[in-house]
Amino acid sequence: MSPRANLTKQTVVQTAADLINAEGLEALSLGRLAKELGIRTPSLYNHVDGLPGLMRKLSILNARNLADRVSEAAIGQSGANAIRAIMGAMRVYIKEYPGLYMSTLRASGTQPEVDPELEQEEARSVKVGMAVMTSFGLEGGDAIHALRALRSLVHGFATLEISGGFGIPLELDESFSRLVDLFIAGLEGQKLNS
Amino acid sequence: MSPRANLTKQTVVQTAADLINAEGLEALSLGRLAKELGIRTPSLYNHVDGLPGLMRKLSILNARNLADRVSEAAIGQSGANAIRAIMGAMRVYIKEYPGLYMSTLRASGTQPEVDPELEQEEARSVKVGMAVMTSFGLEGGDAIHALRALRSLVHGFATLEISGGFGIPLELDESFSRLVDLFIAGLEGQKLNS
DNA sequence: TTGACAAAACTAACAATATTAGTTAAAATA
DNA sequence: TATTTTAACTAATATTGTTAGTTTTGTCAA
Repeated sequence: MSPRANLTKQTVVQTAADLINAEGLEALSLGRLAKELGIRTPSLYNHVDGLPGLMRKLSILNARNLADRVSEAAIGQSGANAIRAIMGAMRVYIKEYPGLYMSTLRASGTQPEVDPELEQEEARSVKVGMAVMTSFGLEGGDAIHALRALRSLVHGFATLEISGGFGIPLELDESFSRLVDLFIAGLEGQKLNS
Repeated sequence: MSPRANLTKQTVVQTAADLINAEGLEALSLGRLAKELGIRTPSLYNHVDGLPGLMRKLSILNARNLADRVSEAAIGQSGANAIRAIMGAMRVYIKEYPGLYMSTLRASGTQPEVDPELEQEEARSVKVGMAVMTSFGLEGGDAIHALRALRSLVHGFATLEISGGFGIPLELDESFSRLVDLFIAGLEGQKLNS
């Protein structure tokens, strides 16, 4: 009666990602997603383990995309240039896929939620970050603290940016550029003191 | 038949805030909230304009609480000490009210959503922040960019912290302390160059 | 004190959503 | 070709947000 849609799990997750990027997280429902795919809602359960399973897959997709971007940005760069490159790449990615990125920010209180695949993708980004810090001249604890700072900074700026958290969106590029410079200058100073 | 519960809008919103702080945003539903208050679900509409209205009120409550904390922290402080104080206060607040704080972070794509009461409360925090920057020796554009950096930094660090974004939660206080120091050192350097 | 009125509770009903169970058709494979 | 697995379907249900209309409760003026 109804021909196969020939869907793959990847198609389902990617379509969901496109949907929330275009219309925000609250626009995502199984009914809407099914309509988008041309199937009925319950058929989605053949591809994805319900809404929680879909969210999990979206988190993994986000982590993988982000790791790809960060890795790409770091190629052929070292030191301050590498730091600038990955910070810029992270911001661009978040602004490009705001819905997907924000959807991974689960509310609080929930347990660690140790998904091995997610952790693996996240580890890729961390690995690149640590390598960049090493090329900059930081190691061990210093590198870890510096990497946490880098992440906080870009994550904070970009999420405020896409959620309209800054009152007037004036000169945001300038603000970000200064923030990056300030961060790198701070790291340079730290290098001297050790 | 049933005695009045003598609820005020404030009680309703505060109870919702307590609920999401304790059990996370996804634990909040009108049914659950009504049960918590001892009334039936539709009765909530006498106090709050549905779920969207409740979320709006929660955002305002969050902005007010945050402004209170920031203002308090800045009292009697100036310069680097003031900056340290408000950054610490912001982090403490976010960790203390994680659900409420995160609930204000709407997904992306949505329009500015200009709520005058919300803007007013947010303006209080900005005012304190600008005053602190002035006491530090920054004015005009420099102060604005610096304040955006401060916000990004604390917001980013604290939200990653409460959502388990940092892999191992080891030495997070140390990480934050270093971040603050790095930021202030960076601002000092900027002051010299102007 | 009483009677009108507004506020705040209620019941009933509905639409949308996620989900489960059981069924059928299509594709892959033996 | 026969069988098995995969992926769609229909039907049904619990939960949630919401609206409409009703009743009760408290307040305030006559």
